[in-house]
Amino acid sequence: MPSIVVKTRILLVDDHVLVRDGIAAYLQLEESIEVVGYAENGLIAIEKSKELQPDIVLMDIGMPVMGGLEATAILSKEAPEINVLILSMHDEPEYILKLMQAGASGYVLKDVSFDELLKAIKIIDEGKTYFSVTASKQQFSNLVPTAESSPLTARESVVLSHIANGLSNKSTAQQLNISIRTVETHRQNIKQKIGVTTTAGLTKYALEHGLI
Amino acid sequence: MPSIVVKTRILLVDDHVLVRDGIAAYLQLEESIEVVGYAENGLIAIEKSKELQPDIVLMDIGMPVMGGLEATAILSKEAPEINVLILSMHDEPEYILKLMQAGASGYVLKDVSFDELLKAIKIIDEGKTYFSVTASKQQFSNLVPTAESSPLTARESVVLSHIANGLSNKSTAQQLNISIRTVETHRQNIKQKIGVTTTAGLTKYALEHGLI
DNA sequence: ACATACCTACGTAAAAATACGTAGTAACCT
DNA sequence: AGGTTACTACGTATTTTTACGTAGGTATGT
Repeated sequence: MPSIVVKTRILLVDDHVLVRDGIAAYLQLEESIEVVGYAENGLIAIEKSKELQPDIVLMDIGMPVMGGLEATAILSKEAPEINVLILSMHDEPEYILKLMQAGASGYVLKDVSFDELLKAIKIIDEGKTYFSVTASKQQFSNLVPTAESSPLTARESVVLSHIANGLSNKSTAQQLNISIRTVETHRQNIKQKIGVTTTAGLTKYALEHGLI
Repeated sequence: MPSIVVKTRILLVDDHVLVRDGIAAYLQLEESIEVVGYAENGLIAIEKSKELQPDIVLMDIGMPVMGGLEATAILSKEAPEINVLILSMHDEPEYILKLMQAGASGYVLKDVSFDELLKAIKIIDEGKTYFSVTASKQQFSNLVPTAESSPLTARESVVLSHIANGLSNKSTAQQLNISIRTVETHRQNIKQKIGVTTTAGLTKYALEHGLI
């Protein structure tokens, strides 16, 4: 009985050439894997996917022209037989949730070893899903109940935007006509929900999520 | 006359394992290059550099514990025979200027091809400098006449990046081996120079100016 | 020598924020 | 009715940061 090696065909998508080609160089050392193509943004990833029919699209999130999240949603609709494995530097739980909802089969951080990436590729190729959530497990489970995009309430978002605009709790309280103690409570709740502990973290979050 | 191949010894520094190992895999295909070690932050990069004596440290900027800018400044002082080639996603001109002042021999974006990276490595190994400034040429030349773009000193920029990464004054002091009182003083000076009064303002400034 | 810039560090006092709890009210849903 | 969520607010204790000054040491430039 002849032994047939079926290679997992992978399309590699990342706008950073060094990163993309570096990962490709490594993957091509693996006998069961074939890198069949490259793309530098989500739009080209979609075109190439339809053309090349990879088993797995290994894709970054942040890219010009079209990012990984949008491309994932489109691929999931137009080419559902193709699995999307997201490669990211970020482990924000709400991002992971969005990607799951968009139809991604997996998510690994660029922090992980190649062994873990290979494992993810194998598991996804078997039709399962692989989400690397070790570091985010607590934040992630806090998120699941709310389900809908932002973990913050409307009021919390208002308070956060004030904080991130540099207002003290006192000034925020005055502007919103509430007690400073209420601002402090909101602040605690916000920090807990988004998993940060400092004003710098709050500010970054607000900037990244368009609150200011 | 026998032909002697002298390999360029490279230490690879990046906190993202996939990125680092991917680039290493590619570099090791090149006969004239030997990857002699790895590090995941600036501090370890400094230790390994002294220990392994690479010709070139190929290093990312944004990393935990100690970033590339700070490590570059330290290496430039303590191991000036070692060249630092910065790998980055960002092409902010004031970053490039800071890195030049800190003693970096080169700067390439993760956008560039491996051919260009190899070219940069060769040029730097010959003792020259290589700054990939094609996309930033106009912004960069706008910076040169003013010369003193940032109102902040090198040390202040280091302190600010720690603050904006969410570290307390206490943690910053510990990491930089200075007194917490010194951190407070730097903080006051920074706030005065850039005209903000809050941590949120500091964080925003740092983000906008590529310090983190 | 003198001046300047930078890094380091402190005294004093006060303000601000954090952390960990508690709880009331209103609106909504089952 | 009971449960949940969101908004409001507090007690207590502690930590952290701020503000406004002070000043020494080193390196550099004139």
